Amino acid sequence: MTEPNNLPSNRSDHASHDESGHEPNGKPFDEAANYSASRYRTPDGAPADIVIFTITSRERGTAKKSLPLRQLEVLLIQRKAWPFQGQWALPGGFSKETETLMDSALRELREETGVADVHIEYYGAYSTPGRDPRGWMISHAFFALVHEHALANRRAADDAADVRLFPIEEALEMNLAFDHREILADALHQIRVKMLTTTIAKSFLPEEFTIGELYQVIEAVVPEFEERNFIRKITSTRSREGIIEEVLDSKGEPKQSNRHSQRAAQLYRFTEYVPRLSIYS
Amino acid sequence: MTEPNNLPSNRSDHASHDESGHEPNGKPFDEAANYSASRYRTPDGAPADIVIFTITSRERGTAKKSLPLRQLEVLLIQRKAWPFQGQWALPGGFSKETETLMDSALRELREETGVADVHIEYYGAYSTPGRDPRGWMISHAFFALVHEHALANRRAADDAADVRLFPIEEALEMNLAFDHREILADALHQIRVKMLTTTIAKSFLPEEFTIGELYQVIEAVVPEFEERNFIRKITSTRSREGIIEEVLDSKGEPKQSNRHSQRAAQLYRFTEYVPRLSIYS
DNA sequence: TTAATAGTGTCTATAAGACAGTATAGA
DNA sequence: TCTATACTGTCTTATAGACACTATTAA
Repeated sequence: MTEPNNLPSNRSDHASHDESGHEPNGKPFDEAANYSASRYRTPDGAPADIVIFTITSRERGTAKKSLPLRQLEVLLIQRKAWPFQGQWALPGGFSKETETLMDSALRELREETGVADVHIEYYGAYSTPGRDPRGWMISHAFFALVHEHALANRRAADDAADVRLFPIEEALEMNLAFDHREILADALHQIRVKMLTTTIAKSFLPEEFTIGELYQVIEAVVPEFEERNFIRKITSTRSREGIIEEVLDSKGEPKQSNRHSQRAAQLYRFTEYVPRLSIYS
Repeated sequence: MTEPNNLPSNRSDHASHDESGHEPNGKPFDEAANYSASRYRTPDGAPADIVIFTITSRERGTAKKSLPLRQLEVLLIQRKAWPFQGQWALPGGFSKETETLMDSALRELREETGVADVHIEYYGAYSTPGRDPRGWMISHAFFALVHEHALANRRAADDAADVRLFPIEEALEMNLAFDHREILADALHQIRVKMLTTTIAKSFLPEEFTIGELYQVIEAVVPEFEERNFIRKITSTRSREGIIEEVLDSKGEPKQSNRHSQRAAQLYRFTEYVPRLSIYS
């Protein structure tokens, strides 16, 4: 809550967005011509940074079929230019006057991964003075959830040294450019909360998935998650009824998969329903 | 997801925050001197707008003691100057280079209400091109939760016509300046979700409160809230244990209040504990 | 004595939590 | 036949949800 206020170039406290009732000299502006934003110091850009999460699967080399190891990873790029040249950073880019921040985030995501139709969400602004050596930059943070295979194509096409996936714990220990470590930590906190309170798990799963796969995805994002009777809770408690539903085949029979096990498992899909949570009920 | 890209003044797709791996001519910038943000169009300001919520209490004029009527209200200011002169708007102001967005929101809140120590939270950025006639303005939205008495002092001191509280439904039907109607609607959605999933109710309550008061505050924000056995759920279920606790007097006896009723009610206070919610457990 | 709020008793249905047991089928 | 996953049975305790009932006390 510090409030340094000693630079000559700053806009006064009162000549603001809301001049009404505060204009010190009592002289209202009557028309657009009288308004000049350029009298004041203005930002030097509006960057959008994206934390692109994915969950990678690695088959365990056991004799029998088994569940893959799943790991939460984040896409980082290695900077070629000043500032922070050579350091790893979140992908990002400057927003344009003619687009919304979401537009610019989507553009950046497409450039970085080639995908467009993914879960992407705005979650914060970073404005600490001096955070960017290039000037006054308020950065807008997004996170995106992308399927592993969507990134696999792209990684092969890129210069390998410049764009890479890192396990989340590893990324958090790196010396990232700007305040990207903080932005990344906040993104992780966001998806951990949302993984448990919304149905974003579907962004990491195929359309049709088994209960075991769903459980693994939750675990990959929230390591402390443990629910012994998971299958029963998610499939047969009234309060959660309708979050997921059984998939049936063309004959109306329950559709199953044995991709991870000898015994075939029922396939499910998410519905549109998202339950409302409350600490009071 | 439109992406207009035909203005000459725009920064190119690739000369970005993350130039690495994308610089078309392959020529890296080596030092700060080579970098010039002013080559590109930059924002004309970074305003912060604050949705200041309060809950007003009005005594019902019954013969016996009774619960007050509580209503969720929002503070609006009437603009004196272009643009949107004379229209009602959210209080707000331009952020300075030397402060964070939170600093500028707190400064604005203090100017508007005289209070500083309140719950205030960032919840979004508004960037639709053309949303502000003064130029390229990405607005940062905060909401604040303030006690009624904190605003009462201030309202008396202000020019009465310029600053006022409006019931939330009424405010949503007004022709507000800029895109403030959308910003307000989003704020309302935010506090409705947070009222049920966090302990922000405490921002509208005295330190020590009765179950009836808590219930009323929740109702004022979330009209559809109904919980017949509320007292039992909040005081004697294991999973919610520790959200609130009984207040004891100096002798260690339960402390009670009869401010709203003949029969005295037990006083409670919030603890630090906030339960973690999950759709899967 | 009554109105208005605060709280308890009690019943049924549902859910949580623990953990042992059965089911399946490819290697 | 073994192994890894996918379930189901069963028991105890906790919670949800409904609703009738008692408690308190200033007006």
